[in-house]
Amino acid sequence: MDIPESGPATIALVEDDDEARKRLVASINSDSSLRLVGEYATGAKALAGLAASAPDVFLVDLGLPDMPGLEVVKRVAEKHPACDILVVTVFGDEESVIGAFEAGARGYLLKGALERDIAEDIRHLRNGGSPLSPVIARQVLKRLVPTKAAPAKDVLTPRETEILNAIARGFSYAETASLLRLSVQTVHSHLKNIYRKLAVHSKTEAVFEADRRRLL
Amino acid sequence: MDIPESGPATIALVEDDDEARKRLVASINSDSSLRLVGEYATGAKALAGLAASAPDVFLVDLGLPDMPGLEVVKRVAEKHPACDILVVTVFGDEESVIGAFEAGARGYLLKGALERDIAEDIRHLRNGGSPLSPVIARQVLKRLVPTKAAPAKDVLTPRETEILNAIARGFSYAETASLLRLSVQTVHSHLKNIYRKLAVHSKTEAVFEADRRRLL
DNA sequence: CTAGCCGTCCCCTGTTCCGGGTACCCCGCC
DNA sequence: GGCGGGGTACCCGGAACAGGGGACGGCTAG
Repeated sequence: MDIPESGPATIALVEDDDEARKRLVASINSDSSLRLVGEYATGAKALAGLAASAPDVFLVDLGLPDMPGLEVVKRVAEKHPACDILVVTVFGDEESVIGAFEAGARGYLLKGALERDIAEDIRHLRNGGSPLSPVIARQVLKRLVPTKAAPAKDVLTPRETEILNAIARGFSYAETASLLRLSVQTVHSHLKNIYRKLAVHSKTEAVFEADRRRLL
Repeated sequence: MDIPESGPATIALVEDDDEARKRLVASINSDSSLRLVGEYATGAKALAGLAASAPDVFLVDLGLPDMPGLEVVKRVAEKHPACDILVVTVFGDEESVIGAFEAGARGYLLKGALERDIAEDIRHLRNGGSPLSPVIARQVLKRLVPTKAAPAKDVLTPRETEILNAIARGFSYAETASLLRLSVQTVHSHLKNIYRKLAVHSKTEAVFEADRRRLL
């Protein structure tokens, strides 16, 4: 039941590369609104160090020698929901990025890009923002709104979408029919077309596929 | 078939507030790598100006007097897919943010936050990044990974999850059974338990519900 | 004006699913 | 040393579904 609220924000970080860690430490120390309370070179040490209490902000590198950085993120996020976790790494692949956010990270910075103001990013984090390197942000957006690179819309007609929506919600053919003022056969007809368009052969698969393509 | 590639990036912008527009224009003009080619105060004028050809980057304010800014974004995005659209606005509500990206925006900056380097953000944009104000980024992330506010795990046992996964992919009882080395009846048994736990009554609904709760 | 897509409706046949039971095994926990 | 939960397996009967036909009017674009 410590009260780390007022005063400088407490920071911990894990980073295996000595050089990189020194740089981070230096930028944190040079800012009076931040106070470094933990500095680790391996995932295991970091987890041990944060077992009891968490800092306000936790910087984590993904390329740790002893365990996947995402694992560290996930464990800390689960244990300390109030701790803002910021990934600082050289990895910009989709798997790392999406994985990090699913694991509970609230920010993601690429190294290279930020030989500057970690302090400012940390402030944003404490203010409820999520500092993202632009390249990372683009990836996240790509995930949010599947670009027309895969022109996966217009596959279903409005009516078909409507039918599939009802079906997805568990309505049977008959229920869907009366819901949309249709005959059961019409629903059946639409479904057949939908199956063809999505290249599937059951309601279940259609629902799964449709929302994988974000058509619902 | 113009070739606006090499040389300074061409910029256009629409912003109804004279003050704000002047500031934007000034920061663009002060950067030699950017060239302002269009400056509009209303959505209609902007659309007219960009009807024939588009700049490399298009800055748009959402609070236009004559039409919704999102409409402008959408139309320009459809007509000129190569144009990077950057929203610059005071609106930070979810509807605006998500709507902007669905309409085709590739970046989103809050005014206030950036009485500084639009030029740098534009460079990021041209390099395939998406400049986002931290507060905006947080909203996007919230959308991407609905927080564990509803900690809806542990509902399904590992085995059940496995079964549901197969089912979601369109496998029938029989297929799922042989896939997981089970008898059809066992699959059926598991499914019945899953239905109970999720409070649903069909495969379709179960799949829909499960991935609404992110159990897949 | 004709072809094509959309939306609507109908038939048939065989397969799959749903919900209700019952049962056994193994393991961990009290 | 019994109790509960997870995992496995089985039976049945009625209901729903899949996929294959064919048909018709409306609208739009070539």
